[in-house]
Amino acid sequence: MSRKNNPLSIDNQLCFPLYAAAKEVVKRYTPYLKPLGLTYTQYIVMMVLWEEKEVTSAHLGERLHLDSGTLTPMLKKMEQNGLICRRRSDVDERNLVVAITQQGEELRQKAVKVPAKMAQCVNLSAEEAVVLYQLLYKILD
Amino acid sequence: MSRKNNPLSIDNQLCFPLYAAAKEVVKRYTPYLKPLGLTYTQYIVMMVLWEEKEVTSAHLGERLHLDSGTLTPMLKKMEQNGLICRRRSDVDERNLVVAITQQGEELRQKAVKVPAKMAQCVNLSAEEAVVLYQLLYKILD
DNA sequence: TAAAATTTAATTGCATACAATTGAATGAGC
DNA sequence: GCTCATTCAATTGTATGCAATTAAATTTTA
Repeated sequence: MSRKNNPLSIDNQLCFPLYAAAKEVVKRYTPYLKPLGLTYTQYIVMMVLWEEKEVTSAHLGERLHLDSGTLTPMLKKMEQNGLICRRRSDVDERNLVVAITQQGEELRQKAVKVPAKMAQCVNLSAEEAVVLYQLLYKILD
Repeated sequence: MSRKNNPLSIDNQLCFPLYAAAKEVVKRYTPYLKPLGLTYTQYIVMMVLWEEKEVTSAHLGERLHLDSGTLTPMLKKMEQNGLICRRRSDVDERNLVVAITQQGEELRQKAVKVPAKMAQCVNLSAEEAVVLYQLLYKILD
């Protein structure tokens, strides 16, 4: 069976380049994030907090497509590192409120240069990036 | 600062939808792969072996963008599950040769329906899928 | 309002991922 | 042939990820 007509050829699967490219791009973030003491997942948590300052764990999970099994230990670690603080909501004690600390706010100054550096890392034109962005969100919605 | 002009807004980062969409698609594979006793990563290993029958671990790693820290324990598990067998190369004992077993070959019959089912899961036209595919490989190359 | 259903974070168990290191095997250069 | 560098898989340590379960808090419903 030729590769071209083989549905099980890895070269014919959209999923594989998606999986590999995502890992590749996250990996390229590492040299920029490590000096900030952040992993990629912690970085996207911080991006939400730099905008919203205070969110529930459930909101974070929905926004970042992560569940409590991933978030709970990571948020505890980020609290130990002084970036966030965790407390129960007064209104509904089921909810965990995650708030950014002063130290977390200050990290933003160092992080602000990361996106531009990353844009150079990815070998796409601005137009291609827009097309890719829209196609990816079409999958997510 | 408005979200639109904020480079650190998660909505302005190409990386995030890439990261999220990859996880989402892998997750959608699970219902189809679990009955075959495969994880997604094991599935892409099998796809290579269904084509090439016998490869080195280094070749697998290059093809799938995985390193020995990921491959070694996974290949041991797949050997325990009877899908592959592992042996050292006669020519160069540094190399681990991974070969598909009869049981691994037989699994192909069940797996052959997976790609078509997945294509339905992803909400893209055939044309959009081609564009996405090419943009992703542009990142990978 | 008391019981049942729902929502939520936390926990448990399993499976990746990758950086960094190790140690064995091989190859290059002299 | 010997030494040094290189190339491998394996190991170690850290960090996700997610399915499934648990337990507490809240909401719904009879």
